[in-house]
Amino acid sequence: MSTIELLPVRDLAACCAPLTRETIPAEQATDLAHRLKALADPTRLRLISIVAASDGQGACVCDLTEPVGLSQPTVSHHLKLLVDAGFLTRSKRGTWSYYRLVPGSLDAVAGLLTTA
Amino acid sequence: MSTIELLPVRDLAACCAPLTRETIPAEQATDLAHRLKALADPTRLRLISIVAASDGQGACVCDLTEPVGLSQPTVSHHLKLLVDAGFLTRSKRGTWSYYRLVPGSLDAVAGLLTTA
DNA sequence: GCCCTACATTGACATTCCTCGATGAATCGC
DNA sequence: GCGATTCATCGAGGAATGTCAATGTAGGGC
Repeated sequence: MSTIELLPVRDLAACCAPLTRETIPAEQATDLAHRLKALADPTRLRLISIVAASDGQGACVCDLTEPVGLSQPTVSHHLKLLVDAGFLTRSKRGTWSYYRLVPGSLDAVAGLLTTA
Repeated sequence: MSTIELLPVRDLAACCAPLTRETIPAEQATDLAHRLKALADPTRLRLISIVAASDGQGACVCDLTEPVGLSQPTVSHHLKLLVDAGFLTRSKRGTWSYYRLVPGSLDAVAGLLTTA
C-alpha cells in the first residue's frame, strides 16, 4: 500500500462503470484495488464503524485505541491509511485529532461492485 | 489470506447490518475483511471483470492469462482465492475449467458498505 | 519556562502476499 | 498406450503489511 496519488472518491463513482458492466481498465483496477486494500483489514473496518457511529463531533484517537485493543501508534497508522484512501478526514482541535467519515466514500466503492 | 471457513456470501448480507449502522463485531469484521482482501488486487478485479463479461458459458483459464499478462500458475492462484472467497465458481468440462461469477456475491459485499 | 497530555513518525521484526518455474494430475486424440 | 493440452499444486524468492517500542512534535496548564 505504497502512497499513491488517488483521485477523490467521488471521481471514482463519476468516471467508472461498475466492475461487471465492462472489462475494467488496468489503471482503474489499480485504483479500486487500493481503496479496497484500505478497507480489507478487520481493525480498519472496526475503526470506520466506530467513527461512523460517533458522528457529529467525530472520534479522537483516544476513543479508538481501547475498543480495537491495539497500541496507539498502530491505530494512528491505520487511521492514516484510511485518510489517504479517502474514507476519513482528520481535523485537529488543540491536542486532539478528530476523525470523521467522508460522506459517500463507502457508497462510491460499493457502487462499483454492484451488479444491478 | 490463510484459508478460513467462510459462510456463503448470502449469509453475509442476511445476518449483518451495514458497517455504518452499528459498530461491527470483531468476528464479522474479520469475515468481511477476508472478502475484501480477495477483491483488493488489480489482477483479481480484472479477472472478475472479464469473467463477468464472458458470462453464459463462463471463461476458461486460457482465456484469462493473456489479458492480465501473468503466468498461468499465477492466474490459477488468483482464481482459487476468488473461488474460496465465494465470488467465483469453477466447473470442469473435459480438460477445461470454466469460471463463472456467483450471482449476488459482489452485491452482498457492496450492501455491507452502503451507507443509505 | 516546564511538564504533561495527545498524537504522529521512525525503525525494526514477523508474517503474509504476489509471482514465477518446475512438477503433478487429468483428459483428449491418435 | 503415448504424446499433447489444460489446469492445479508445490517450493522459493522478493515485496508489502501489521504490529510494537521508542522517539519526535505540538498544544495546554501551571
